[in-house]
Amino acid sequence: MAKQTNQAYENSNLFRIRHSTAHVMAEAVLDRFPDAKIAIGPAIDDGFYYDFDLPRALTPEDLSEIEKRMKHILKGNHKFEKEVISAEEAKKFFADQPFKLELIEGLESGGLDEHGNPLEEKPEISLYKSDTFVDLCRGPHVESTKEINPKAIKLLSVAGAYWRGDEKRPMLQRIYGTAFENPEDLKEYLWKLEEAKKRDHRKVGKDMELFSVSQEVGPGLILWHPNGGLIRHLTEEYCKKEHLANGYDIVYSPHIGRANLWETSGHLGFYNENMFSPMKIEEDEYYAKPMNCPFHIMIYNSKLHSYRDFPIRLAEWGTVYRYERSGVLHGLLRVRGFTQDDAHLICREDQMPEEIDEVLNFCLHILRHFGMNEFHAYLSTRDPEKSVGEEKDWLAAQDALKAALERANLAYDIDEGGAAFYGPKIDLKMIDALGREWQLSTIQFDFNLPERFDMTYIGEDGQPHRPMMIHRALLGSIERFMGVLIEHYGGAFPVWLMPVQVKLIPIADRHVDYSHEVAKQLKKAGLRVEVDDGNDRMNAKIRKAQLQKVPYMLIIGDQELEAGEVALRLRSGENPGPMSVETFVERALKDIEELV
RNA sequence: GCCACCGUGGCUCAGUUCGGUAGAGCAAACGAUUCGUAAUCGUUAGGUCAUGGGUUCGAAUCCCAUCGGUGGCUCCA
Repeated sequence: MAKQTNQAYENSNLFRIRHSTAHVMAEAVLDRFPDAKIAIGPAIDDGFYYDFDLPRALTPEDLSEIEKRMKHILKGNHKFEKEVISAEEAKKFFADQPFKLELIEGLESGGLDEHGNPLEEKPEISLYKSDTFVDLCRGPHVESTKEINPKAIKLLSVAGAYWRGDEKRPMLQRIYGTAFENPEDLKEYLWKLEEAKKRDHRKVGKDMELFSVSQEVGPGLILWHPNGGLIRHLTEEYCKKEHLANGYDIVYSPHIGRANLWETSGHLGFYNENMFSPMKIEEDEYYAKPMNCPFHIMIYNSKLHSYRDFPIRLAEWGTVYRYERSGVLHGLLRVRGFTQDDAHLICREDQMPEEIDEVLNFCLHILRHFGMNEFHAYLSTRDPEKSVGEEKDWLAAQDALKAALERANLAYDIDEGGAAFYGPKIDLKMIDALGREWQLSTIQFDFNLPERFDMTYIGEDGQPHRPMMIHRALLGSIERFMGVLIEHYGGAFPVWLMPVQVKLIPIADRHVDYSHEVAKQLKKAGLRVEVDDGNDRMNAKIRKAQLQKVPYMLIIGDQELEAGEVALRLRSGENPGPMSVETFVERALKDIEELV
C-alpha cells in the first residue's frame, strides 16, 4: 500500500500556473539584472522558486520591483511555446549560461534531471519561450500568461541555496514565490500562514511559559519552565507506565562514556562530526553520549544469555548530546541536547517479525494517546554502496518492516537506499505548523552493533548465536515531540496535559473565600486549580484565562455562593452554566479519562 | 557551516532613512473600584538600545568584529 507520489498535483492547472510564474519571474529578474545566470525554477508544494547567480544580494525592494515587473509581463498575454532542439543547438543557445550548460550535459549524457538525479530514459531537450524569456524546460506550462492572474501571485522570500544542493558548489540566490488560480486562494493561503505563526511552538512556548533557550546556557539547549516541565513530566509518566505494561525493562545509563566505548561502537569513526569534543579525566578521554545504544549493549553483555531470555526490551529516557551546526537549530525541533524515549529490542531471528509488529502497534498506540493520527510513514531500504551485513538479512528485515506497516494499515513511502549503513528502518514524520516534516518515531534494525560488541546468546543447540537488535524511539526526542505537540494543539492541550486545568474566577472579594474552598475540593479530586483572586473585573479574568487556554473557568458570584455551586465556562466559549461542584468534578475527570 | 535579514524594559513594538545621550501598550508593584461571561481607572518603578571595538564634539542610529535569533540551503544513524 505504498503511497502514491503526487501525480495529481503535477498534472494540475495550479502546478502549470506556478511553474509558468517561475518563468515570468526569471524574465523579470533578467530585466533587472541582464547578466544574471539562471539555474532552475520548479514549482513546489506551496508555490515555486527560481535560483539565480546575481551580481549583488537582493534586497526587499528588489523583490517588490520584480513582483511589479512580473505583473506587468503577465498582462502581455504572452504564449508559452515549446521547441524541441538538439543538445548542440541548446548549448549554443545557452553559451553564456553555465548552469544551463551543465543541465544540458546531464540530459545529453544519458539523463540526469535538474537536481542531478538519474532519469530512467534519456529525455528530449526542449525550450519554452514566453515573451523575451527562453528557458531550458520540459514543461508543462499554461498556454499563455493570461491564464495567470496577476493578483494571485506573490513573491515571498529570498534564501541562499547551493547549486545542485551541493555545499561545495556556489551558493545562488533563491527567490520563493507562490501563485494561485485566483486572488481569494492566495489570500487564504497567506491568512493560513499568519495563523500558523500563531501556533509556532516558540511563540506559544514563550506565551505559556513552557520552555526557554538561554544564550548564557548555550544554543540548542532547552530549559523547561514549570509549565512545560509539568507537561513533559506527565508525558514521561504516561509513557513509562505503558512501557512497563508492555514488556519493557527500564534502565538508566550515564551521560558520558570513555573513548574506548565509542571506538568499539564505531561512533568515533562514523559519527564523530556530530559529537561534542571529549573531556579529559585522569588519563582517559570521555565523550558526552550522542546515543544510548552502547550502554544498553553493555547491560546486555554483562551476563550470559539463553535463547529463552528473549525478547529483551531495554528502555531508557536517555539524554543525548549531538553537535548540530549552528544554522540548523530550531526551537525545540532541532536541538543539541535532547532526551530520547529510547529502547533496544533484542531477540532471536524467528521472533523478529512479531517483535516489529508489536513495536509498531505500540508506537501508534502511544502517538494516538496524544491525539496524533496523521503522520507520514517511510520505509528506508538498503544502499548497497554503504551497508554492513548480509543482503539476505537486509531483505528479510525490510520484508518484516513492510509487512508490519501493511498489517498496521499505514500508508507509507519507500525511501530507496535511504537506510543507515547498519540497517533498514521505519520512520514516522509529523508536520509542524508551517508544514515542515519532522521525524519523531523510528524503528530500525542494527546489523552492526551486535557484531561490534560481539553480542551473543546460547541457543537450543548449546552454541553461541548472534541476536537481532532493533533500535527504536517512539516520541523520538521528547523536545521535538513537545514542539510538535504544542503546534498540534496550538497550546490548547487536552485537559490531562494542561498545567492549569481549572481557573476559579470570583466576581467580587466576597466570593474569594468560597472560591478557595471550592479549589481545595477540586485539588482533593486531583485537579490542577488556580484561583484568580486579583482585583480585576470578571471580564478581564476570563480574558486572561482564555489566553492561557485554561480548559475550565469556574465563575463564582452571589448566585453560586448562595447555591453552593460553580458556573462553568469552557475555553471553547461554550457556557454550560451553573452546576454543583460534584457534577463539575465528575465532568472534568471524565474529560481527562477520555483525553478531551 | 553557507546566503539574506534581524537583535531597543519581562512581553509586543515605535525611534535607525536624515547621528543631538530613549518612547508607547501589555505585564509588574501600589492605590482606588467589587463588577455576571474576552481588557475598570490612576500612580510608580523598570532600559549601559545583544556584546566589544571604531568614526564623530556627540552613536540605539554610521563602520568593523563577535555572540544570539529568523527564513532558506546543506546536514539530520
